[in-house]
Amino acid sequence: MSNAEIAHVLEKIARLLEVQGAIRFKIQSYDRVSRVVADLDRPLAEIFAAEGHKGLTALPGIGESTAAKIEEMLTKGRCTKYEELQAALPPGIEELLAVPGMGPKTALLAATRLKVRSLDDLERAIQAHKLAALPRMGAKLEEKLLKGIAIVRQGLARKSLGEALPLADALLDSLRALPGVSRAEAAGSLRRMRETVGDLDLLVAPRRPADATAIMRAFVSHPDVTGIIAHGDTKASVRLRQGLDADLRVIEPAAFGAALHYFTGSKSHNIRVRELGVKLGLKINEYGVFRGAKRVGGREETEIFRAVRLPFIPPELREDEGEIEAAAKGRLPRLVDARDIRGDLHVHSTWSDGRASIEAMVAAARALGYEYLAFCDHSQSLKVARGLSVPDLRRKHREIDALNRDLRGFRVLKGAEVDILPDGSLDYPDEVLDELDVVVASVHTRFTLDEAAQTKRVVAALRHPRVTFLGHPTGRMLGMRDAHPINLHDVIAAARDHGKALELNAQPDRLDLSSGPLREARAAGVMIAIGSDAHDTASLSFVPRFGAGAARRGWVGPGQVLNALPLAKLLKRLGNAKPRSARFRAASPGA
DNA sequence: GCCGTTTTCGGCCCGACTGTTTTCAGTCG
Repeated sequence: MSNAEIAHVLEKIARLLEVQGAIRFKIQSYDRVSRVVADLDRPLAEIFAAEGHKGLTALPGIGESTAAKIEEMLTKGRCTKYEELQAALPPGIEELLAVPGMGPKTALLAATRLKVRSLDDLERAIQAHKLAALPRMGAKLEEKLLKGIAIVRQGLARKSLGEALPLADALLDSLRALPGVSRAEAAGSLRRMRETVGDLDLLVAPRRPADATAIMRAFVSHPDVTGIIAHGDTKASVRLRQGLDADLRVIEPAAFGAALHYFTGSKSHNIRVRELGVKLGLKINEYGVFRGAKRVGGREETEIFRAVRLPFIPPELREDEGEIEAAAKGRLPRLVDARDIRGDLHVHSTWSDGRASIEAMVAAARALGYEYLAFCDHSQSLKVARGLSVPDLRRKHREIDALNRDLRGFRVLKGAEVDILPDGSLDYPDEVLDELDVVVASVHTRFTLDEAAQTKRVVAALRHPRVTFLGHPTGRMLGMRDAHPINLHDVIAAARDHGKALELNAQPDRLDLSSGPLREARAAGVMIAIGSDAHDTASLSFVPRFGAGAARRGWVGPGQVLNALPLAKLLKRLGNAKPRSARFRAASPGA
């Protein structure tokens, strides 16, 4: 079983223990271990094969009992404990627990007293008002659960960062425009730049305490709000027209930093920080840092970290994936920042399927403060994207040469996004590739090859001396298309061995690579090219807006980013690969 | 169930909102 599957079973065990009324700490323990497993960058199967039982218990939160369960899952593909729990509880209870608003108590009551076994049963019971007849249940709960059923049926779609970020920015703008608002920030997974976002968490500091009511009222009556889920004194939850929920909290300025930290999460990161606080005799919550009843910090986020004797940890790292330990040792990496980006090595133009001319793209790039832009239009066989024939490619090069003659302080680079053909060879002959400054090798066809074949194909391309980097390495489209099967460990190793970079494609519905492989690449010393893959001028901003954040989640520093190099150093690096192509050609008959 | 430069047993992170209640349980983040 994969890590994700094992994490899923452990999470299910926690939910079922909750129904059983097990002690809170046992449940927390399963929840924690489930998160640990889900976040591992190495397969448990590999750890167990290499280090056995001890390798498992060495992982945080995993003791004897959990290790035994994991071993059973790895070797037999099942978990007796989970099966026993399922057998001991009413059938269908897990389906009920998936409904928002339905917790362990309500689910158990519905399952035992009303014999509800499924979503459909639950819906019927509610419509017959049987649920409201149970103790402590009423009409409002029925209403909430009916909405919850609808949400489960339409799929709990998380929105991509690309949809959520502009929405949050617009809401923040309207909040900041209110006279009673002194500060408004987004928190939550959005601030951590997670690639998908479940809801928006917004925080506001009022100028005066009395302003809170008006701010809340303005928020719940925003034109994008289609429903109010909760509306209290300090918190409101609403459903937005765009299909996302947003929470607003009004926070007194003296606690704003504490609240920002608390609501930014992640949950496991917060737990770790609060635990550190407890050891130092402090209580940390969303209202501040407290020693006894006295608040000793909380206005700024830095005060939270200072209280637990850590340096400031950037939001993108707050996943409890080693950032606390690194911070404690003073080994937090300096992360790449949008300001470090000097250019873009993956953009398209009207020569292939782009919607802007080379000149228009260059103007937009200069406005971003870039020094260079590599035009990587599609290669000849990708007909759907109007891939360039060799003569067209050379005509394009003449346009670039002419442009470069006139440009000062900016360089247009000749590039191509060259298809990796199914056999691993490239879609232009070597003598054409030799004319290019930047070769992005990408898979656009035959996504269905099995993992071994796809990996072999990509590794073959990385071995080619003229390739600069691998484009969108997994091919995933968030919420639309899964990554194609590929062994990224092998790909990263090949990139390392052949001195090639990997792309972090900054299209917000790709963000390909994700943080796990980025960290592995970083550890291997593999350079990352953060490419916008822009097909129009506006999309150039994908790199600073989404790509930099995604790279930061992968602990990537400016020194590992190819397009953070100044032009002269970039050219030197690109040029270094050139002489090797002669040897490659000699060794490649048919090229 | 996990864990330990105070502990191998006794702790384990914290609070808001809602609904159905006359003081609080349940759910969520």
